[in-house]
Amino acid sequence: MINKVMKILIKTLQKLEIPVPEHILVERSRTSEHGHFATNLAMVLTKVLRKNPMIIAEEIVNAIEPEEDFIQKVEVKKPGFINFFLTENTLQNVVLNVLERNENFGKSELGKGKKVQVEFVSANPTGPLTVGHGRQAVLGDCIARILEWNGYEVEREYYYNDAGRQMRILGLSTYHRYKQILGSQDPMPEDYYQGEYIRDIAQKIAEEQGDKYINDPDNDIFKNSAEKAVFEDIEATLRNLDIHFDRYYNERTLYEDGRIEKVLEDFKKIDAIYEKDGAIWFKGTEFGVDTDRVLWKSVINEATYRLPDIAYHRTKFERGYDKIIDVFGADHHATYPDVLAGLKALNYETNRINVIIHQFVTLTRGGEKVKMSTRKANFVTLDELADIVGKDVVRYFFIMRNANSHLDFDLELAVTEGDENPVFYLQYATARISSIFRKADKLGIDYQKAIDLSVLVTVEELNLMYTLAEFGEVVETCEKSLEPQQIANYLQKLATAFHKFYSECVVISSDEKITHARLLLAKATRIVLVNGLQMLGVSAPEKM
RNA sequence: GCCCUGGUAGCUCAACUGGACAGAGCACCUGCCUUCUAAGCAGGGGGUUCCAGGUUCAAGUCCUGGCCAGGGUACCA
Repeated sequence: MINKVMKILIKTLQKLEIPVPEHILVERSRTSEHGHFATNLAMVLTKVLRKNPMIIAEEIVNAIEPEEDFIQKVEVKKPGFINFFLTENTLQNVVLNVLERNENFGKSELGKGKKVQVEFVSANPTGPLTVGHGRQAVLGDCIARILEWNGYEVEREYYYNDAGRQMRILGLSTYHRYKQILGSQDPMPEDYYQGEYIRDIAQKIAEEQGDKYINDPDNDIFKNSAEKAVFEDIEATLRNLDIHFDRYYNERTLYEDGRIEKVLEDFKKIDAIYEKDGAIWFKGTEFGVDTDRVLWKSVINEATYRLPDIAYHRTKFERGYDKIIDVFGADHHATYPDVLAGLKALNYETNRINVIIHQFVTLTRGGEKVKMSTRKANFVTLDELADIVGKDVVRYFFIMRNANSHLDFDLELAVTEGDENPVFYLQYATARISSIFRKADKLGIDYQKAIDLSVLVTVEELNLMYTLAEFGEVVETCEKSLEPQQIANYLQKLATAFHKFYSECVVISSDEKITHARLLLAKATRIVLVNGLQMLGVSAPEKM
């Protein structure tokens, strides 16, 4: 609908021989007083035409050719807005359109033929995922879903490193517990991982291997067993939230197939690195960042995270993605400019990379802050949270806010499961509709028989249909903004429109014509709700 | 010090990315269930959009300078 309004405007401008601005804004009017759609076109043209916006608006409106049965009227208001009012027929046709396209209603083709990769979570396997990881997991997954809805071919990737210092400590922590299980009294060093999961892993090793490794703290069995167990746990957690990765990419392979070295060689060729104090530095200042950074440490003979990150992102370019999306927590904020600078130096189109930074989740318990650390094991795991409130609530809660905002998650509130939860409001709408159809089926109503939607004319019905049509617009907006919270906001709006309709308009009545039409409208509404919830990975129950 | 991100109703947040009168939920009042689910609907109170300037037809939104909060600023990731 919105595209059709846009086309009409462009056609009219061409007819008047007015140059068409590169970006015409047509938006949904905020209040019904202003019609269904509005444009600021006349005001934008003021500068070009050097005329009063009201006059321009009038000229445009007078030149608009009446489009069969699409627009009811066009108005000019105060500073120069042009407001479009659609006919009832236009709105009623939305229902037919939804029913026809069904589970595909709302899909766009903006990304047709394009490949995109979304990297997210990427937590090293040192322990269970925390609530903090949860936000990123759900955000990344929803972004991937948004892109799928826009026709992209999407790959979800999890990048990790099992070779660093953290992982060494993980192995040692496991060894230490193992030793304790076999009778050692040595207390656990403070900087070791204290979590209960370490004890379980050690227990298993002790049971299967006995005391074979009692004097061998560096044996790979500790680190490897821990890594395996932790990863299984992480994957299970993600599975519980309906999150699935296409690939787990291990940093180590970058070393194994020589990509790390290759980056250094190529940097050398273009004179982007130099040696100082025995370390290798990247000339960041020559490639757009504030300072030069170390790529290879001299103190311990190994790379900083920057080098493998550059090599890793290089593979993303080599793998031919049209769009590359990195989802990071705010703590990683400082890391990516250097990586981008490095890639730019290597002549890659870094504008294909889209970095999404989300702020932290602060966990509170009855208003009191809960500090979290994997090491100290005083965190609440994502699994525990999902057990308490359920997948739908977890997912919805994490994406209902803008990624840039801090997220307060009150555990006590989540546990009470009260009306506080906006997810229920949405799901309630789907359940109500299902309930209507249970009754319709019981009565054997054949609402598909003679379709006549012209009887849908109440304020609530028209508004509901108008809102249904918005779904596609929202999906397309999200293709650029990558903000799942816009889907959530839209669904709230749709649910409200439905609940209002529900309370004002009795669906199944003695009037057969109205009953049939309203059933079709309810069906269309359920389709859009389900589609939208599917984009968020939230279920649409038939009963509550 | 410098760099990011926030600051909107008592609380938690929206606001179509510069549009018209800043909107929801919770909380607080008042109504509505013998009819498809009251986890709902209708109505009410509640605002200097942190402060001060600026840009323009138009600023919560953009620019400059403050104040507050969080994150970053390593040869940690």
